[in-house]
Amino acid sequence: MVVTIRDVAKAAGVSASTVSRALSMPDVVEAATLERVTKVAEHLGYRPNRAARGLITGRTGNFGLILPDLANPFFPSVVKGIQQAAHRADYQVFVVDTDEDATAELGLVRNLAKQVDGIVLCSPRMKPAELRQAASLVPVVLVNRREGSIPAVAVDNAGGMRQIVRHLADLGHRRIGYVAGPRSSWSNRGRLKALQAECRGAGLELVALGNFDPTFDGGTAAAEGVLISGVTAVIGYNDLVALGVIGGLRERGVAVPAQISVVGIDNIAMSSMVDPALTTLDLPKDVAGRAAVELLVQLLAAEAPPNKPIRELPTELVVRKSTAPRPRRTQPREHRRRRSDRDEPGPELRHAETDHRQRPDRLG
Amino acid sequence: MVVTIRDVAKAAGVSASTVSRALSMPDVVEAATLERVTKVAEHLGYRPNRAARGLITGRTGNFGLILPDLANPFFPSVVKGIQQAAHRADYQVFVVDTDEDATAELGLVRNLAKQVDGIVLCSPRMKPAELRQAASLVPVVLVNRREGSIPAVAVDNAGGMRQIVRHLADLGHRRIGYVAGPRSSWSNRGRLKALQAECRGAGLELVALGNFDPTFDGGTAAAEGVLISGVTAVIGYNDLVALGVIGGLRERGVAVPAQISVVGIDNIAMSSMVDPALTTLDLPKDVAGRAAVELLVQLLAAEAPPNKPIRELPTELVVRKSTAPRPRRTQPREHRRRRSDRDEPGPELRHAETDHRQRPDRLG
DNA sequence: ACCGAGTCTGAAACCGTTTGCAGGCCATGT
DNA sequence: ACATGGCCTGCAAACGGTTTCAGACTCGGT
Repeated sequence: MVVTIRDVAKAAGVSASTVSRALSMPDVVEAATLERVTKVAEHLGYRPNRAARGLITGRTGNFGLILPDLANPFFPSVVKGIQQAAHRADYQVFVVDTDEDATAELGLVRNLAKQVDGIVLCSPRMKPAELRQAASLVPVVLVNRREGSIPAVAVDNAGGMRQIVRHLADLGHRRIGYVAGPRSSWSNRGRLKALQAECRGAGLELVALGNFDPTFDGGTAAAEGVLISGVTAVIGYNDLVALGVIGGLRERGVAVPAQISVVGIDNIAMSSMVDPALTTLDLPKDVAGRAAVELLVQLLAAEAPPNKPIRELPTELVVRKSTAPRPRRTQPREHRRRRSDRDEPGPELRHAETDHRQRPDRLG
Repeated sequence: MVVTIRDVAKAAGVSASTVSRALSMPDVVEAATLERVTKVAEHLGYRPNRAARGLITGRTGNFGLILPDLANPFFPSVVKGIQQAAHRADYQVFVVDTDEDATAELGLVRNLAKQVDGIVLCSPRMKPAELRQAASLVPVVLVNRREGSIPAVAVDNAGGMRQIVRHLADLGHRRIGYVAGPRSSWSNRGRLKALQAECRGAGLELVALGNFDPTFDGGTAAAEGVLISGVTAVIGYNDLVALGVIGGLRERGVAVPAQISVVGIDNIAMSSMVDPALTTLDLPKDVAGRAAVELLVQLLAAEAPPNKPIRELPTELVVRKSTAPRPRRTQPREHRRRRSDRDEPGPELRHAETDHRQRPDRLG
């Protein structure tokens, strides 16, 4: 039925060991034998059984990829990057979508651990202790997250937030909002912190709104709060919520960017397709994916772990149509900035009480 | 290091075979032994090595999933459906994104064949002969495609197209366009054919435009042709091109749906987020994914293949804001229907020459 | 002619699991 | 008391590769 190494051996008149060597250590067999064996193997269409090989070598040739939600348009790009690099290194990749269920993720890691040589873990919500436990089970590379010395590829949040704040400051905005994502999300915390720092540095006032689901509907739900807060520009936790904010503002008759500027983070494909096209921070999604598996293969190849198992990727602001100079004319009455705000001391942070929780809404 | 069946056996004071039987054929071992073994196995955290098991049973416990482009928002939903059903049946799934390279797909099937028990194949472009060859290598279920007696789950194109043209006919449209997708796409051919039939039946005139890439940019590129063709409603090959058409029309100052109605196919998440929200044909994407793996496990369980290995899924038109009654007022001069057209006999088909080919544009 | 080193190859053990077969044990029927 | 048969269980052989080890052979140096 299926052709095994022994079939090839028989057909080539050699032993199975020789076939094995010919295929995986070509320089150790005689040239003539090598030629004959490879030819026969080719002709018979022989493909080594990876499971059998894995049994003895202890390597499966598989990677695992765990991510919270494939329907979030951020992820397909990183999956593609991962696949690309994995196939180049002759690995197959198991992908498992956890449906945002962070509590199940450790179990999934455990399940996968035996079947893979390493795992790329995108888990914004898993607890640090679980992360460490996962990493002790099997080689792990974190994406968009850092935890101790676990290898990771993350994005330069500070740099990205700086670009956004500079852009908005250049447009004359003095008081800006941040529609926060899930409280438990590592990226959300990082972005908020970086924004606070940058705004302080640039003399801008930051209003944090939320937390909201990292979805379009989350953004829609945030629109009211954005209006109330009296900001002239708002940053979404990601593109989806930024787009949701735009949608919510539109429903309320507020023009973007004429009255309020909106900027996103991620640069998902959709952002360039909508009207107005979204100004957003481009994260190198596919590069992150590639970098993650490259780290993983390095880890597996080296006996000692690389000295710097953390890669930080640069971001780039792409300016489109959803940001504009701060409106000079007075805004509609009910949205006008209140005088009392103006009198509060210096650049500072306020936190709106809105904590609009809603059940995660699958996007599709 | 890692706990094997022998470790469990030793700890439980039985042989490896007994452990194996206790775990996979519980009714054949004595109750007391069963209890002891399972307890020990649990305590030691034993997990059978699936590769080793697969070596002897011939089953890997893995499925493969081959699809053309994860960045196409149609696919993540079917992937999620597939995963759900696969995990329920205790399968892991390898997913491989072919980057729209139909020529490489057969090779990928060959690669995967040994490592999986079956493959879910989403390949709109693969040639029928290759499809058959793939199916001869390994159990295969086709998604959104049919070929001979290869098991498949597809969508009821005819029914779907009927719903769309009924909707448009009800709105008073008499002459509608279809922005065709890739010529080599099976779905595209099916949709075109179904549309032709339905239009003939309903006394509508159909203008086929294209072919275009199945992307937003493809749709944008089609907008000019849509205008020239003088239709009052247009159907996109999928949501992405429909949205692109809307974008292209907007650039040209044409209002949707006031001047031209647009309908998509797929009902991707984005369609409900844009303005105007897209009227579109909902395809049960996750259901299709689930159905595909259910078919696959049936196929593997049964010694004889099921008598009806083809499932056809119903669609549902979701009416949003991109369709409206045919405008009563005369359209701008250059877009007005020409008199000569009107005199041609009966409902009929015309094919615009536009064949705007462009390199596939990754969406992310 | 002999020895040693070096090169290539084959036999066999091994990876972790399942499974056919046979044997031990007990209860039952004669 | 002995044969019969049904439960359980263990031994050992697979599954398809890789790798250790030792042997065969070649070749150059003495």
